[in-house]
Amino acid sequence: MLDRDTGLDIAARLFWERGYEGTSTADLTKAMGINPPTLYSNFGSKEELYRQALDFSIARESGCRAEILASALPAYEALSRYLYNIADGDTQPDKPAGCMVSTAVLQHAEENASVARLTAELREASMQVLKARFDRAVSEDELPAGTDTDTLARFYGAIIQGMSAQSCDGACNALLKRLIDIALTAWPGKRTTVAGNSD
Amino acid sequence: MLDRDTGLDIAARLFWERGYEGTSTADLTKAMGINPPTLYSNFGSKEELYRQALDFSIARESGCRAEILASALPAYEALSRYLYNIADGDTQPDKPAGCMVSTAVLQHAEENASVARLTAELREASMQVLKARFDRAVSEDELPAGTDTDTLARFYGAIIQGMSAQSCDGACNALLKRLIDIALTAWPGKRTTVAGNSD
DNA sequence: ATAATTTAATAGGGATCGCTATTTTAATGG
DNA sequence: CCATTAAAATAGCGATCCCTATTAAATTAT
Repeated sequence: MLDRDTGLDIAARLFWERGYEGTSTADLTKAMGINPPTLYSNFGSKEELYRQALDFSIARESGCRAEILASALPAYEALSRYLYNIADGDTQPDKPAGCMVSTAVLQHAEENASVARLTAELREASMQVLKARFDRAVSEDELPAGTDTDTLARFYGAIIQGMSAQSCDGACNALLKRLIDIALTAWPGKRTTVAGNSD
Repeated sequence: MLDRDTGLDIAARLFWERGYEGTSTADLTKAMGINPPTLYSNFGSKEELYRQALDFSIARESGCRAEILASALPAYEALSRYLYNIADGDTQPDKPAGCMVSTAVLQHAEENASVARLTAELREASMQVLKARFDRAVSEDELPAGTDTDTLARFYGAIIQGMSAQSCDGACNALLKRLIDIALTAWPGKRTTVAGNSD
C-alpha cells in the first residue's frame, strides 16, 4: 500500500481538477494505484477521502497564507500579499487551475448536499479570517472606525472566488494581479471621494 | 408532449440548481413528465438540452441586462444598475441561488470538457459586453484615457462570479448589494489617491 | 515449518448512468 | 371503419456509479 500522504496528494489533485462529482472512485483508485477495498479501508468513503484531501491540500497549499494575515504587516500590505499569494496558487504551472475550495461544489446533486456544506463552511471560515484581520485593522487605526469589516471581507472573498473561476477558464497570473490591483483601490481610506463624472 | 418552452424552463431550473454533472437524464425526464425517448427526440442529447436550456434561461433571466448597458445612462450609473440587477437575479425567492452561468462547470470530468467550454465562452462573452461599455465610457470621457478596460471588465466579472458563489452558499440580497457598493468604489476617477496609511 | 494475522486482489452487488430499439397507444386521413 | 402516420410508453442496452463480501497472497509469530 502506498504512503498515506502520497495517496492524499494524488486524490487531492484529481478532486481539484475534476471536482467532487466529476471524480469517480475508479478514477481515484486507478490514479492511486490501489484497489477499491484499500481505498475504503484507508479512507472510509469517497466523501471522507474528499474531506481528508481538502485538509491535506489546504495545509500544504495555503498554510503560509494565514501567517501573512497574522503577521505584523500593515493590513493593506498584508491583504495585498495575501491576494497575490492566492493568485499564484490559482495559476501554478503543474497544478490544476483555480482554487480547490473557492469555487468547489456550488451546484450539486441533492445527494451531495453534505459535501457542499463542507466546502461552504471552509469558504466561510476563510472569510472570517479576513474579517478578523480587518477588525484588527480598525482597532489599530488602519481602517476607519465603523468600517463594515464583514462586507469588506466578503468583497475580497468575492474577488478570490472570481479569480478562481477565471483561472479555471484559463486566466493567467498577470491578469489576476492586475485585477487584484483594482480590487485594492477599494480599500477604505486608501482613496477619498471626489466629485464623480458619472451623473 | 409538453410545450417546448415549458420543458426548457423545467430543465433549466434543474441544471441551475444541480449543475450539469449533478443533473441526470432521469431527473430531467421525471421533472418534465416525459419519457427518455421524448427527451432525445426533442432535444437531441443531455448536452444539447443543456445548451438550449442555457439559451432559454439567459434570454429570460438576463435579457434586460444588455439593455441597461446599451442605454444612454452614464457608464457608472449603468454599471451600478447592471450589478444590482444581477444581485437580484442571484437571490430570487423561488429560483435556485446564484447565477446559472457565472459559476457553472468550473471543475468537471474530462468527458464534459465541451460543456465546460460552452459555459466559459458565455462568461467570456459577457465580460466582452462589459469591456465594450467601458471602452465607450473612455470615448465619452467618462473614464480616463488609457484605462485598462479589459482588466476592469474582468474585475467586475470577478465580482459577479463571487456574488454567484456566495449566493449558492446562502448570501442574501442586501449583503450582495453592500458588496457591490464597495466594488463600485474601485471605479476609476470616482475617487482619487491620497496618502495611504498602510506603510 | 506451521499457524495466526495482516494486507491486497478479485469479483461482483445493487443501483444508476446516458441513450435507444421496440412496442404500444393515440391521432389523422381516406 | 379501417389504414396510415405520428406520438408516447415500455423495456432494456452496455457502461459506470459507490461500495463490499470473499478469496488469495504476503507477512509475522510461534
